[in-house]
Amino acid sequence: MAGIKDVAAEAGVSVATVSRVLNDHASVSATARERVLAAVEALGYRPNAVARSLRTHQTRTLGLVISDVMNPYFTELARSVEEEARALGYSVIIGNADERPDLQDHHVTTLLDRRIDGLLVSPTDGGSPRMLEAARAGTPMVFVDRWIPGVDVPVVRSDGRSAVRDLVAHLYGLGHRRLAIIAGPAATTTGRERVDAFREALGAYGLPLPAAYIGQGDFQADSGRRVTEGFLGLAEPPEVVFAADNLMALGALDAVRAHGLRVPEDIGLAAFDDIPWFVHTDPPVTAIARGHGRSR
Amino acid sequence: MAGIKDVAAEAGVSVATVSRVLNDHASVSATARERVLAAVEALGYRPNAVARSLRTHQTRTLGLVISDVMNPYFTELARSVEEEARALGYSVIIGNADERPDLQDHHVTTLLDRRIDGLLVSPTDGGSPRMLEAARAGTPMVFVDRWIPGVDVPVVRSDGRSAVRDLVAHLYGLGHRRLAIIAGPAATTTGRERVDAFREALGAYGLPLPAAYIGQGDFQADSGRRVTEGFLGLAEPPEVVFAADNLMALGALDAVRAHGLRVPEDIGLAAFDDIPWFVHTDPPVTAIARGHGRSR
DNA sequence: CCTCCTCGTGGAATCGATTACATCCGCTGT
DNA sequence: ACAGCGGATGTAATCGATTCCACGAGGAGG
Repeated sequence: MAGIKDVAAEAGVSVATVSRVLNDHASVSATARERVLAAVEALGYRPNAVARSLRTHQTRTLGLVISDVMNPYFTELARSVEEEARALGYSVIIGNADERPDLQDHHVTTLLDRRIDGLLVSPTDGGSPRMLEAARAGTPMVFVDRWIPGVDVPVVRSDGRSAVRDLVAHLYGLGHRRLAIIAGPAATTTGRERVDAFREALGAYGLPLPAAYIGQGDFQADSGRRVTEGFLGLAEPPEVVFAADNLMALGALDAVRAHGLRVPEDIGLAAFDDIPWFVHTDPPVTAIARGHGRSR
Repeated sequence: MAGIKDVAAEAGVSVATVSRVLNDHASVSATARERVLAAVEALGYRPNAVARSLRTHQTRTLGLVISDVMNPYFTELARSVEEEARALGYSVIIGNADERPDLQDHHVTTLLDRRIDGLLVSPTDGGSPRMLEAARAGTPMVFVDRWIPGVDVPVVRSDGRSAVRDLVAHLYGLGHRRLAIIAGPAATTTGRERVDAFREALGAYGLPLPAAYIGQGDFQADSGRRVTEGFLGLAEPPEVVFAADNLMALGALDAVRAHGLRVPEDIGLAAFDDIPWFVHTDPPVTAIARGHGRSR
């Protein structure tokens, strides 16, 4: 593959000049520029990003480590991130942690080895040493959706609190009093936060949140099913089930249908995270939407 | 950040020795190895992948350009690819073409600039000049799911033909005679291929495939809805609708439900590509499954 | 007419690794 | 005892770009 030297030779100038043309730097004569451009065209030359990165100390690449690619919420997130990054001339390398701390660590490590310019993470657990160290070392870093308490890193997230409050108000207005929640893993901030918000919102109406109405899920569909089965088996099942994420909501839907119950006549179903798929389920699941648009 | 020189200094050896230890090359004395390892540990040294790549001419990175990240089929594909690659010590950079040739081209270009070791593509269109050139230049390359006719690049795909045949046989056995298809874009090979396979399978039973029963979709949910609306508006609507991909099947499902029809009593619905989501739709869509497992 | 600036350009150092080649040292075989 | 060999290690070239610095030419100002 042709290198900058070949271009220089072809154009009859020095490599310095070629580089200057390519980065439209300082002063280059019109004729020189023309000849270089012609040579580039003729040889089909493309600059080697690896060499460039080594010299300039920047890769124009962002790392994004998400907890689960198969979760539409994160897929959508990844798409948005890539879109914005591309507009700014950056690339994004996506790492899928699959909710596994060891995988998360692996990705953070390789991304750091590649000297990415910045790291976006939605932490699966409390934070691996590698990540904490990176944060301390000053690697540009942002947490998305989830975060690690006590670590001084900016967080991008949608505040679920008010949305949850609105939801509970709505349900209360419909006359529902027995509300249950399928919670996320306690290791994640969003897992805990949504339960807290839910309990708080219920409290505002003087409603209790009995332990039996808190099911432990893991953000996967299966756990939603399992927990819902448990709810339905109670002597006094909840009137509404609130799932802390979309995947668990789908699982809940399955369980409800397996019991021959109908939504919303027999039991209510609500979810955090809206995804395009919900409109295809029957009936559509009520959801709290979170946008990924460019904020203004 | 500490470099190999710092490690060498700390360990009291030359950079060459450090490099040898790190790549467990040739002969290094036990003591030297020990001291180097200690120094690495002490400094928290991590080799710079960029510099390494420049020197060795390999990035241990694969590029994967897919047509639509939001399509679960491709998401799943990406996950599998990454998994296998990781096991072999490779990373994967995913590019989302969003069914847009220009985006596809952009990603192929930047991936090539980054000197990836290999490229996996599921082409959106007939193939951009950049890709054809890369193929000709001998870039290790593989097409997945879709391909470009006439280009000498290995293709990985599941042969839909027999699956489609089986499906048609099944439907014929149930007594259905009027079968329609929602096709994919004609620019993609899979788009055309599935229609051909369908027509051929029908032909084996002496069934026709009238033009009115071929709807042009674009692999997106909306087009599935639109096409299905069309089918339902016909004087003699089909008994079964076959969607060439999962997203269009979901659209079709919506349209069917919007008309107050039930599946499969009133109309049959089948789809290429199985995805976990189908089990959550009501009723579950019949689908042709395609695995991504490691082949043995 | 001479000095001084500016503009365009090339030479060479540099980024952080890998690796060919040279060197040195201690053994072994005769 | 000495040639020769092989193991351990260091020196320096190299990968393909960017960029600092020096240098020559030409124009402006005194």
